[in-house]
Amino acid sequence: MQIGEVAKRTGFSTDTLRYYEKLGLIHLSRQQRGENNYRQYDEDLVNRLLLIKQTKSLGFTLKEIKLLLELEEEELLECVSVGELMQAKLKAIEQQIQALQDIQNRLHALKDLCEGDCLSTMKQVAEG
Amino acid sequence: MQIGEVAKRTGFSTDTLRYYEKLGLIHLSRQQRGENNYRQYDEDLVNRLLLIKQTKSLGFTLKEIKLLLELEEEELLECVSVGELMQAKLKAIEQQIQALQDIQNRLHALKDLCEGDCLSTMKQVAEG
DNA sequence: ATACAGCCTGGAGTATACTCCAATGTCAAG
DNA sequence: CTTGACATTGGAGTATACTCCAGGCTGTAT
Repeated sequence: MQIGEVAKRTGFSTDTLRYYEKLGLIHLSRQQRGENNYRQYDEDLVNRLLLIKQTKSLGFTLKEIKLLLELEEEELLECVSVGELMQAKLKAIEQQIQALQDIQNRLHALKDLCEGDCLSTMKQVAEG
Repeated sequence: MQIGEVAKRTGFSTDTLRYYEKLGLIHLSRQQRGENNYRQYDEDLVNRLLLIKQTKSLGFTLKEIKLLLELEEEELLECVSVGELMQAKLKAIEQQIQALQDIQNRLHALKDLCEGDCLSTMKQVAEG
């Protein structure tokens, strides 16, 4: 399978696939390429990319995903349980939600506090 | 008042103050500087900076804040009501919260679904 | 033979919001 | 008169996750 096909199947652009390779999220050695120097992908790689996609959609950064995949490769995932990583991310997400809800409340309060001209109200708040 | 004093009073670093000036969030003409070429800030400017701080903490980007302040300067804030801008931001914040809550739910579900070895579960989800 | 799609590389650009730096100038105190 | 704190500038660097591009090779169809 070559890169365009993988792009279609995973929803990543070819640029992104090459970018992930550069970051070390996926591994494609030069030996594994055909005579034409085109990248050859197999099902395992596609599955790895789909897993990356899943994990990304759960709020993990590429850096975190890389760490996670490296742990798995080195079979260290028993030491650092995936559950703990999920738990940590869950906590971070909860904090983000909390921060946004605080903003939400303040925006609501501000909107209630003033009729149309919030800015002068905000000014008073800022100056007071 | 010179830049260091303003930094203390607003909580922005001097670098940030100069950066905001470069972005056009605050205006300090060269004519207003002393003979030594140091920036001179007055109370109005400090208040403007405090307002920027408030607005920033409400989730507005510097770009949005700049637009808001420009509308105010041109006295166009009657045409585009601040309330509407707040409402729009509120909606955006709510969407962000929603997205994070979706992630939260999925993380919870995943955590419940597997005991310790979430990754293989995720793989199955990704592949299936 | 030639057009055209698809692949390759390295490197630059995008967006956001700073942060740091070097080289240099200014000012007040001892 | 020198030291130290504070100010100036332009420009580079940081983090994240791509995205785009030029210049050039490969493969297939007509």
